Amino acid sequence: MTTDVNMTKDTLDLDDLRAQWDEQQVKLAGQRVTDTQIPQWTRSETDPWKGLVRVGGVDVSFLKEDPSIAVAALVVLAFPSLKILHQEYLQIRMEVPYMAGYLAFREVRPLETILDRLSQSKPECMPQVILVDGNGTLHPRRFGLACHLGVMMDLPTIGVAKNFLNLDDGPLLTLAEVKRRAKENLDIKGDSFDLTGESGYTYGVGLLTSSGASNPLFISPGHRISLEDAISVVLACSIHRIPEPVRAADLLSRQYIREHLSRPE
DNA sequence: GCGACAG
DNA sequence: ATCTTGTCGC
Repeated sequence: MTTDVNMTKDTLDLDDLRAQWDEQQVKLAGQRVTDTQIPQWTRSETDPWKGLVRVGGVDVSFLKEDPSIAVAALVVLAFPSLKILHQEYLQIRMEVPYMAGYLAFREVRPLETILDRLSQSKPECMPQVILVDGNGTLHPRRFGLACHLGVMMDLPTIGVAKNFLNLDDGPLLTLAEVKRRAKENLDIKGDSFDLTGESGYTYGVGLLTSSGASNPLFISPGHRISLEDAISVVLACSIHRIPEPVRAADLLSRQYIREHLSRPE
């Protein structure tokens, strides 16, 4: 009886929320810096990585028993050794539901919190660039989680997604077409193909981060980095398919859940 | 109406 | 996102 009314109300609320979020993404997208501006990183002929010594990775994992409980993690690695320098995590309660295209509104807050915490406790450990589990410009409004986090914190970020986010920009960027091109163009580590839409805009690339991996990763710039440099950094951080910074953050958040939130239920 | 859909 | 050790193959 009343379910129809409630369903309608909830649906309207979500549409309303979506409209507000669209607006925010478009507005914030205007603040995104397109070219590479990474403090200390001064490339030279002899050493392309001169000055790049710390890269970070962030990820959020969830409790299966209660998907509203999550753990955000940040790991800072030394570059290029990829040894762990610092780990930070935070248990949180998710307020809003997940909707493709609006991931940032679920995950940016906790990520900002742990980054702020690091800047307070160990500012010398702040990463120069952060790999984010999610998209950068590879997004319907060209402003995914990596862009959002980067702009809010004014830190260089790179979007690293394991799956392709469906866009609405012509037949070149359909899931089927992307899969086809991945199969045809990717053979060894470093191989990539552009994700350019009908509009002519290049949202990112499909990139093979490990020879022998069957699926690519979808890389796109977040903030203060070019697509080309984003690709270089990701490759330099990749041992397995998932680049070490993101992989370490994923492992950390899962470990915390396993050891502190799982069993007793 | 149905399908698609980062994490 | 979450499930989940061993195992098949190079």
